[in-house]
Amino acid sequence: MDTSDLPANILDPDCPSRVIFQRIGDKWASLVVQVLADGPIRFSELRKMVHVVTPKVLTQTLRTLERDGLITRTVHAQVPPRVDYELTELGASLLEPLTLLRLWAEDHVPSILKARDAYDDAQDEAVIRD
Amino acid sequence: MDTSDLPANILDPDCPSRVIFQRIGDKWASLVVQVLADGPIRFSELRKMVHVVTPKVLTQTLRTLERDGLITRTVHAQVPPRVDYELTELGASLLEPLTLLRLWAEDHVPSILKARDAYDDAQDEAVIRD
DNA sequence: GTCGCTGGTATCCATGAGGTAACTAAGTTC
DNA sequence: GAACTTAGTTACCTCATGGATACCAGCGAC
Repeated sequence: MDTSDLPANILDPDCPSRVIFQRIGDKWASLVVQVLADGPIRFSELRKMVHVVTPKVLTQTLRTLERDGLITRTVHAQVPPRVDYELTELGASLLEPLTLLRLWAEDHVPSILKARDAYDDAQDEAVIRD
Repeated sequence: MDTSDLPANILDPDCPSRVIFQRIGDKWASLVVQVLADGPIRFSELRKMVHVVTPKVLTQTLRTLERDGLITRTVHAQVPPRVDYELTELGASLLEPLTLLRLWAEDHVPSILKARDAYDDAQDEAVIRD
């Protein structure tokens, strides 16, 4: 088999690109990045934008994004505290492919839901035939 | 706040596009789709391409992809059995945004690893200062 | 008759992701 | 001095994902 044009590194479980690729698919990370596209935002506002996320999980997500250099965290010496999160240049560069993927998902929702219905119907018929 | 240009549906926990968007980030699904880019492939070959995946998990992944209409499953009446998996048109259309994302990940591995090192070093220093 | 091949299934189990709820710091307001 | 604010932290718990292992069908070869 010819594998020369395959993403050999992504298929290699030990390659960092695989880990990074999967981080993008993280439940919250990609959502946060897309919210930050509009500019800096503070913790509590972010929570409101991405519904239902608990502070613990949001903090975890933000820390890994910060660690990976995709966002910056700016603490303002105020009381009550104010912390702003903002995309770095690196984070902003992720926005383009991520947006394409989001558009794909939004565009193909009907096709996928239709495929699911057809599949489930076929399954039901198969059960009846048994 | 102006949310008119935000992906409101993806931020809505109840919108199917959110589920679909996250399915793409699935540990194995996106890998499988990219392997299938080269054309039909059978179960055991797929297992070899995507290292270390157990048959159970691979089957699960393939079933959901099939249910969502991204791949087709063709059983050949042979002994020993032969089953081919192939991208549908819908699945092939996912290839483009997915490839862009993969290229982004591969391109930015060094930047991210560098950011991580810098972050971890800063953490270490902070601990020493305590 | 039993070994091997393919494409799975069945069962059990461990890890970890994520949720809940309570708590904290630290200054401002009442 | 009690209450309110923001941005978390901490301890605890639950449940789903995914991994390990074993097994099966059905036919051909030995």
